[in-house]
Amino acid sequence: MKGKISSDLIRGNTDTIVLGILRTTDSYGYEIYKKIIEKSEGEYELKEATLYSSFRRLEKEGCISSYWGDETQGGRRKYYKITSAGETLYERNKADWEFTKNIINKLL
Amino acid sequence: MKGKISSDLIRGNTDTIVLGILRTTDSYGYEIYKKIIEKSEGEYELKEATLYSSFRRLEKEGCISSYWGDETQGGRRKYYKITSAGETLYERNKADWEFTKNIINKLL
DNA sequence: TAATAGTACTTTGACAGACAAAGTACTTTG
DNA sequence: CAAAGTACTTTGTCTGTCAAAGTACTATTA
Repeated sequence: MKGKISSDLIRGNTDTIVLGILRTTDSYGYEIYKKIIEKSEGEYELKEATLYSSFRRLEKEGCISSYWGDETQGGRRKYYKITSAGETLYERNKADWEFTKNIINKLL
Repeated sequence: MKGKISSDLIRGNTDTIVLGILRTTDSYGYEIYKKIIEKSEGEYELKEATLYSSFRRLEKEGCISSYWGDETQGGRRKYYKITSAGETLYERNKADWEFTKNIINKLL
């Protein structure tokens, strides 16, 4: 994490990043947390508090749903699953990002 | 302004956009406001309140300086001028943006 | 076996940037 | 003369991010 990733530059992409991971497979908080570090090749760490507030937001909006895993031993895990509304939001957010990225490039 | 530019996606770029304009020539609030709309081809409007808080921030940090124009007639104009600290900040911010952009692309 | 590190989830409170809304004051145009 | 445009500024609100703290269990290792 030598990087210079400011929260302000990545802001607004959090939900989309989370949805992007859940699009592949159901997953739980800590795993998603790790996966983001891995996918960014160690350059970006989405803080747990931020991640959980993203979960709350997305669930309230009906973009993800959750269920407890059936771990017989080991710590309990809360799994999240993307809904069809979540898929739609992902597509729209990604398109918005591409659009905005181009505008910013024009402006800098 | 049909666009889908969310404030959260552009957040963190405001100061850099302003500095980018001042890098070419000294300018004043309302002109910069117009120029941003123009440069984005009508797709993005940086609100005046946001622009002025950017000015305040940048001036406090020594990245821009200001002086009143000598308009003999017409409304008074406060001109802003980029400093060498501002040039440096611009370069760094732009590099940070390029870097972050790549990470986000990996994550979406 | 006791301590430590790791897994896993959650809440609280603070901060900063963006902006809506409102206001002041002057000028140009219809 | 009214309305629209130019130009600057303040106040208060909202939202996303995150630091810090806490709970609880498991695996490692000294």
